[in-house]
Amino acid sequence: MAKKQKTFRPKPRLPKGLRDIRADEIGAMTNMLARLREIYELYGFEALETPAFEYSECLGKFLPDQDRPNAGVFSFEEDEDGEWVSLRYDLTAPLARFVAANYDELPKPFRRYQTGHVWRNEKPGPGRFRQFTQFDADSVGADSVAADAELAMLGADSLEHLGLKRGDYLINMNNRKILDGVLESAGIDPVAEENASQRLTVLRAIDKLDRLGEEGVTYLLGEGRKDESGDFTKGANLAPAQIDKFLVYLRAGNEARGDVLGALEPLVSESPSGREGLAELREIDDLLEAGSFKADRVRFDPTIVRGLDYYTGPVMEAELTFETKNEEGEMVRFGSLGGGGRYDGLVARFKGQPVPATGFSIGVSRAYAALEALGKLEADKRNAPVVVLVMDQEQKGRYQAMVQSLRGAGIKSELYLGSSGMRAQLKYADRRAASLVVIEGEDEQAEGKVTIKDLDVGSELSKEITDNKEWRESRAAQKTVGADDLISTVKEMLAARNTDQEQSA
RNA sequence: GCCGCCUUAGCUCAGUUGGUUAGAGCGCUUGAUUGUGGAUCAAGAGGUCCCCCGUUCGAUUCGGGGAGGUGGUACCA
Repeated sequence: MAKKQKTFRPKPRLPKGLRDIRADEIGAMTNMLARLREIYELYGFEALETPAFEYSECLGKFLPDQDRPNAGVFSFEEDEDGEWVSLRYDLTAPLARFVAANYDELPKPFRRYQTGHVWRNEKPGPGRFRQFTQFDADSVGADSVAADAELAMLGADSLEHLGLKRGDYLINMNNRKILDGVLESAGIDPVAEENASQRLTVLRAIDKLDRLGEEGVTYLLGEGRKDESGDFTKGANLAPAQIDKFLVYLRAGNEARGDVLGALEPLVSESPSGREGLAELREIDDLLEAGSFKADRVRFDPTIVRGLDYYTGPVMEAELTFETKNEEGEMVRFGSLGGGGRYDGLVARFKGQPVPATGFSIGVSRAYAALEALGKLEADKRNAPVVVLVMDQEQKGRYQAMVQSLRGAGIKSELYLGSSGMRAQLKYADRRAASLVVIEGEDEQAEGKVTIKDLDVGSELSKEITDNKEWRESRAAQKTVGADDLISTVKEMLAARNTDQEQSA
């Protein structure tokens, strides 16, 4: 008995956390990137591109675990020389390398923007992928916090230029030095190696106020906390008096910037670094006021904690202020749309001398998801193609010539390239979301005419018709004109569609 | 990473108390309605019931392991 031959058929699947992106999203994404580019250039940043991967050692000491280059980042060893290279996990590390390599010839401060894919080898989640797009602006070589203030303004302007309304988003700022200050005044050394882990635990607890509330944070500052899944998170084991200090800090609020500064002052003023951080935020506040960026756009929020090994001064995070629901009606949290801060130590890795730098990054993929949820990404039908039907397969040349003349007139158009009948061709055009269909069958040809049908209008009309005969005979939403008028009629009908589109938009 | 839940047709999901031909709705393909995408009617295609190992005469169903997804948590440059 013959055995069934087993042919290996790979499943057409993607590695987890990766996805294909289709035309509508590419279109929307292209628009978003163009808008961001406008703002970044308006602010005077210059463009830069760097490669997708670099030597692992250049990307850095900020790998989570230096012994295993594959943790967190995608890395591979080059055959010929055994050197490790890694896909970039952000655009800042490559910038630091670029600046260090070209330091002497760059204008300082060096202000550049950059966009591209970055990759992270970690657990994907909803709206969180292993390949995604960032859009960054950074000032390298500027030690004044004016650079940080500028990035906050750029962040706010960028989000609005993408279509978010004022009030839909906030840029929340804090300062690493203030966090150090409050640690110090609670009796925790902000620098000493031996309590590094306790320090991290405390700061991470502060970061979680928005999710866990004061109660959860209190547990995390004390003995620890057990979550709903039964998992236990170790706490910082602080004394009650210390915990109280942090609770007061958390209540410093985030409404008016001046009030926040006022509330923080008594908490951190005993600490030199706290005083410094406060002074920096005060200066940033002045600059924001001077630029008319009020607290409805940029706030101070003492609970913002970011990149603890990384950021050295002001830090900021862009967040959405509203909640949305997914298809199943569940509440969705979008996390932050972007963030940044001052990283005075990054370039120093290469140079040995400190080079102050600060940056801001927008997570474009996540911003896209947010705009989509907000319904700000209605499909743009103005770009839909005209499809020329092939009514007689023997005369393809005639139809090709029509397509050619449409294209010559700058009209996006295509010849139906399949071999099916008219019905299937219209179905194809429908699914392509075509705008118009050009029909030249026997009848038209005999009279030297062409028929042009508007698919959107047709589908509107079909809703009111239940009788097939009527539907077919009404020849809904189409015009028959002299063949010479093809181009002008198509242009007219497209123009009519476009004004409809604009009115409804 | 840790804890829970899920995985059957392209999609959403039934179902098999372990038994021979595994179903529905929608979608898809083709056809009918003399050259019109909707509606209707007819026919058809499409499944290693996530994968591997085990128990069993027999596993899509039971057990173990794994993968993927999902929710929470941790981490997040």
